[in-house]
Amino acid sequence: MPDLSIDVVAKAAGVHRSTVSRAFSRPEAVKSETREHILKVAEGLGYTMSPLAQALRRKTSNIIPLIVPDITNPFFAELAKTMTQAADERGYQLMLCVTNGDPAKSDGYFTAMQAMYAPFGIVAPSTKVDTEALKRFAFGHKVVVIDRVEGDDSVPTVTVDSRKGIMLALDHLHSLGHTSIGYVSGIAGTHTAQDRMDAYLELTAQSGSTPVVLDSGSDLDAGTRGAEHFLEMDNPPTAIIAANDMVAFAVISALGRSGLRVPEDVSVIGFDGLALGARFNPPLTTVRQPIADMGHIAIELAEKQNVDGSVDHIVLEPELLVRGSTSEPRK
Amino acid sequence: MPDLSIDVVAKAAGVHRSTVSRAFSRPEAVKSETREHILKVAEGLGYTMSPLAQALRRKTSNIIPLIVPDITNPFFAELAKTMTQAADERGYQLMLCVTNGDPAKSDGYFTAMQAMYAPFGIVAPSTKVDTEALKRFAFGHKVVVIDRVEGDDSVPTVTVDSRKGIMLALDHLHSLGHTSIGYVSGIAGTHTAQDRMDAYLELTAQSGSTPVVLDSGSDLDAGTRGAEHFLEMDNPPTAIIAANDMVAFAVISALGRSGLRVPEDVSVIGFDGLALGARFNPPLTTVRQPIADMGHIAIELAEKQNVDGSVDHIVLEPELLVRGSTSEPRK
DNA sequence: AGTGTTATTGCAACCGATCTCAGCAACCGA
DNA sequence: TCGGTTGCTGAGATCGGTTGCAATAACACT
Repeated sequence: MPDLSIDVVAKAAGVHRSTVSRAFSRPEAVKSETREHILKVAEGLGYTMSPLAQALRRKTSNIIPLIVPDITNPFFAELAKTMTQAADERGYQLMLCVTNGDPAKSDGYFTAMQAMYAPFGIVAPSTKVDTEALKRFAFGHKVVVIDRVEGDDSVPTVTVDSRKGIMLALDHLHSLGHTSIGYVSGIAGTHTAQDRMDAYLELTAQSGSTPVVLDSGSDLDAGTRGAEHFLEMDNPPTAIIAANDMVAFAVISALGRSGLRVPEDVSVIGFDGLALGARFNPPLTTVRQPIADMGHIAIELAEKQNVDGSVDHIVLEPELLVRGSTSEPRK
Repeated sequence: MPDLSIDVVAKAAGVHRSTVSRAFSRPEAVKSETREHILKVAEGLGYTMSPLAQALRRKTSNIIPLIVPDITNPFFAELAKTMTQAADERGYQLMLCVTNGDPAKSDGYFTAMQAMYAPFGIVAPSTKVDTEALKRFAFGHKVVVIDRVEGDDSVPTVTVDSRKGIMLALDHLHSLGHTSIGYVSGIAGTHTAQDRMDAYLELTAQSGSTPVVLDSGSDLDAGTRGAEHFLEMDNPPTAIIAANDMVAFAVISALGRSGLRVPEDVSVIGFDGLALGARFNPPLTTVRQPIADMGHIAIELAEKQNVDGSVDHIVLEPELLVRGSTSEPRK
């Protein structure tokens, strides 16, 4: 197929390059008949504009990076899924960047995206975000973070209300009759993870019970260790809150290997609301984060910041999702 | 920060644009002292070349698309993960494209990637690949498919030996003492899915038993339906082979909801070897696909085709991963 | 010394768009 | 009828590189 450039379309339509350009990217600046003619000709030739050339000249592209630590983690996968959709609803191309938790790689992606003239980026961190580091990059001021950040209001964020979520979990368990409720912390070392734990500690204390933190690690084995710890206790809690669904899976799996059944022997509740949870054994009761909303909102925030410079911090409401991993305490 | 272009570096180093260009992209064409000097100056300025401008002129970029139907499916997530790594080991930028099974979107990605001058692409399909459709695109001849294709040897492929995998599963189950073994088919409508089923049918018949296909759908609910079907049987099999891990999860979950336990009441074996399986309840016995290898090989095949035009079809060996979801048949 | 390589570097066109500026025609009011 | 707008289109520079070709210098050989 012959190389299709704006010039061949221009020639075919009998107008100048610049008119073709305008016909596409600034329709109101071209007489409507001319424009329609051009569009028809272009259509006939099967022409589309080169995003590269466009980006080069305009110094802004339509590709936006989503930086996640681990796509293998279903939370990020679901986030990526909804964000892809949200992005191309608005004409963006989402570029998924997986750091594997390596900050150096993260930096690399940033510079790459800068070079690609990405208009902004979305970061789902695995650690507490260093806003200073963010700002070393040209579009540091054009990043929205899917987590809370500390001491710096200049970067937009989206989160769910951790405290509210933990409260939902606690209330659910209480209403089932549980009074001793343990906690296993999450995978990521984010503010969000911290907040959930803090909320657990605080709310438990408030209700007059003693908090039982079974594990406070932030790696993939937190669940397994939490379960081990649980098994060693003389007087273990009757229910466990896991800081996120993946950890809940691990907890249930480890418990299961030791012959304990959920929810008959222990109740376990997660936090995330992964679709996967519905197909777990047993189906996981959990606190749902509105992941789809987070994706859309992240993009909206970025766009909003781009136009009026406003920096928002959106906190979404979690929701209880009762499935099969919680029940009344044994006996 | 001042706009960094090749010209400012050139000026700073006291040489011509073209020399700077060569210093970076064709080092042997520049006297080594000159080159070192230029590199030093560039370094000092914090200069990096614009991939956009490069791609535009060279008509080839370093971004390569990986097209998957659903990133939420851990198989594709793991594939994406290893491919990201494989890609940037070789200096490529992986661009993850999620189609949600929509062929139109898939087409869109192709044209976009073409416009970005991607040197080749990788497709992990969710249906039998239509090689004709692939070829409508400029780099249709530069695509490697992670599945078998039919009647067209002109596109490189990577797969694992389905028959061998099913054999592994069957042998494992036989050696445990199972004689009646059911099958629930997979999520995707790929050749691979078909091959697994065919292998099951054939090998079961060969061993003198009657195949029991519990469900042959290719959607997410195959597992659930398979389990229902199982529960309705008068004389159900003592073990179930699931066409992939996700289905196995669903089967076990559905069985569990009806009070059946795995592996005590039924053995279930999956196919994929997802990391997630190790944290399932019970940990899933499965046939492992060497996903990491597949990623690397896919890229190698593409590169190889790019240089010498060769088209290979690699078939990898699966491997049995015995965990906790299989045991001797009850009684 | 004269001539034929070979190694380096500069020149300038080019990739495919965008965008400012200028030109031109039609239209308006006085 | 004439200066002033307004609407539309063409020219040409520009974005940040690459690359074929020409120019120059250095070196080898007869």
